[in-house]
Amino acid sequence: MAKYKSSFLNEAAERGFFYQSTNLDAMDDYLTTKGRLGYIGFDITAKSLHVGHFIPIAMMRLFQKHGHRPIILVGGGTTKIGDPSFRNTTRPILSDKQIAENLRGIKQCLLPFLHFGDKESDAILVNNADWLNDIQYIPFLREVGKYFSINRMIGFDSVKTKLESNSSLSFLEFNYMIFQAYDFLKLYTEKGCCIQFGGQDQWGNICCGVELIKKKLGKEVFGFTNPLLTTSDGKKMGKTANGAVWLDRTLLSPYDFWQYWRNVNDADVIKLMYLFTDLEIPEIKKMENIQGQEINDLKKLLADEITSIVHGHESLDEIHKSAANMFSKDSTNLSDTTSIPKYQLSDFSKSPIDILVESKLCESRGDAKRLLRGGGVYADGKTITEDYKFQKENFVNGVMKFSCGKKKHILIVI
RNA sequence: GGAGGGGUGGCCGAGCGGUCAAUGGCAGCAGACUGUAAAUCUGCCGACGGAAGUCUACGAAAGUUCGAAUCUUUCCCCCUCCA
Repeated sequence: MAKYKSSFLNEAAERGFFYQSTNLDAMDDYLTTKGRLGYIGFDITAKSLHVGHFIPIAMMRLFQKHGHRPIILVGGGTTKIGDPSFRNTTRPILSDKQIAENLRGIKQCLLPFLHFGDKESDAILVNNADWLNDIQYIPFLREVGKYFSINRMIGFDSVKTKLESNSSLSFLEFNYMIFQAYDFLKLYTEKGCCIQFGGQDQWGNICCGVELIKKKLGKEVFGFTNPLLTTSDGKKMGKTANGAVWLDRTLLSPYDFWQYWRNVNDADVIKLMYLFTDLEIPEIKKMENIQGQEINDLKKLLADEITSIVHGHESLDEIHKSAANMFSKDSTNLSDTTSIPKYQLSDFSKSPIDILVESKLCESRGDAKRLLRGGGVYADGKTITEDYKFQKENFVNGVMKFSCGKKKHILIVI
C-alpha cells in the first residue's frame, strides 16, 4: 500500500532514506511529475568520495531512477575557505589546480552511480565557485544578507551545539549556511531546482535556503534529509583496516572494498541492502528473518551488489577468487591472484620485520616487532616470530601468502 | 578594553619540580572464542635500536634549576563574565 503519491518518495521512505523534510505533502505532489530537479552539495577536500557520501549518492541515484534530474553541486567556493572549526588541523588551502583535480576525481566516483548528460533525467555537475568566487560583499549583504535573522540562525541545532560546546564559532563559519542558502537560490533561479537533499546534519542549512527563496521570491521549494549512516552500535561507518572506504580504486582496491561490506555487522546487513543495492524491496524483505551463520551469505551478496555498482560486475570474479585463496589453506592457486598486493623478495636474508615495513603493512620496525610478538604475523598461514627465515622451499609456485592479522595480506613473490 | 579560567599523545581527560614517553577512558591494532560478524576476555598502542639506551614530544619562545608537562617572563590561541 503506497503511502505517497510519488514513486520516488515511496521507495526512498521504504528503503530508509527519509529522515525529515519540509512540506512533505506539497513535495510529494511536486514529485509526481517526472523530470524534477533536486540537488545535493559536497565539499571537495579530497580527490575521492568515501562511504560517508554514500547515502546521499545512493539517494540521488534513486532520484534519477524515478525519472528526476539530480544536480551534484561541488563546493569549489566553500572548499577554498576551508572549514575553520578544526583549528588544530591547519587544513591546507587548496589551490585552484588541486580543486580542479579533486573535481575530476569526484566526478569519476559519481559516474558509476549517476548518468550525466543533457537529457531530461541526466545528472549535472555544478560548482559553486562559479558564483561564490566573485561575490561582492556589500551587494551580497544587501541582496541576501538582509533576509537572515541572527536570532533565528542561532536557534538552529547545528549552531546551538557549537555555541554550547567549548569551541568558538567564527563569523566565517557562521556564513556557511548563508552561502549554502545562496547556492540553493542560484540553482532555483538559474535551473529551476526546487529540492535540496542532504544529511540530517544539513537540516538547518537546507531550511535556510528554503526560507531565503520564500522570503526573496515568495516561492516554495523543498528540503529533504536522510539519516546519518551509522552502524547498529551507533558508530560512524566507513573504516577499514587500511583507512577510509574510498570509492576510488587507486585509494582502495576493489578487493578491499568488497571485504569492507563482507565484514559489516550482522545487524546492519538488511539496512545496507535497502540503502545501497539495486535489489528490489520484496526480495530484501524475504531476507529479513535470516539469522546466525547464514547471514554470512547475505554479506557476500551485499558485497557483490555494492561492489558491482561501484567497480563493475566484471571485477567480482577476481575478488571471489582472491578471497577464496586468501582464506583457504591451499596455496596452489595463489600465483594467479591479482587483487592482493605483491612484494618482490630479492634477498632471502630479509627478516619478516624488513618485509612488514617495506611492504607498508606496518608503519615502523617497532610496530612490526610488536605485531610479531603478539602472534599477529603469518607466513603461509602459520604464525611466525621475529627470527623467521624465508626459504625457497616454502614458496609454492614462487609465491607465499604473508599476512598481518587475518585481514591484511600481501603475496611475496620470488 | 577589563576580570577570571584554560591550551597535555587520533579524541576526551588526569598530572602541577625528579620515580613522566606522561594515570584513566574512547578509538585503533593483535591474540583467544566464533561465522572473514558482534559481544566478551588478554596483550599492544611516539620514533630509532637486538638490547642497554638514545632522540622527539604536554600551545610558541626565552629563562630559573643539577633536573620542568609541572615554576617565571613574553607571545599566540580558546572559553566565561563585564564594557
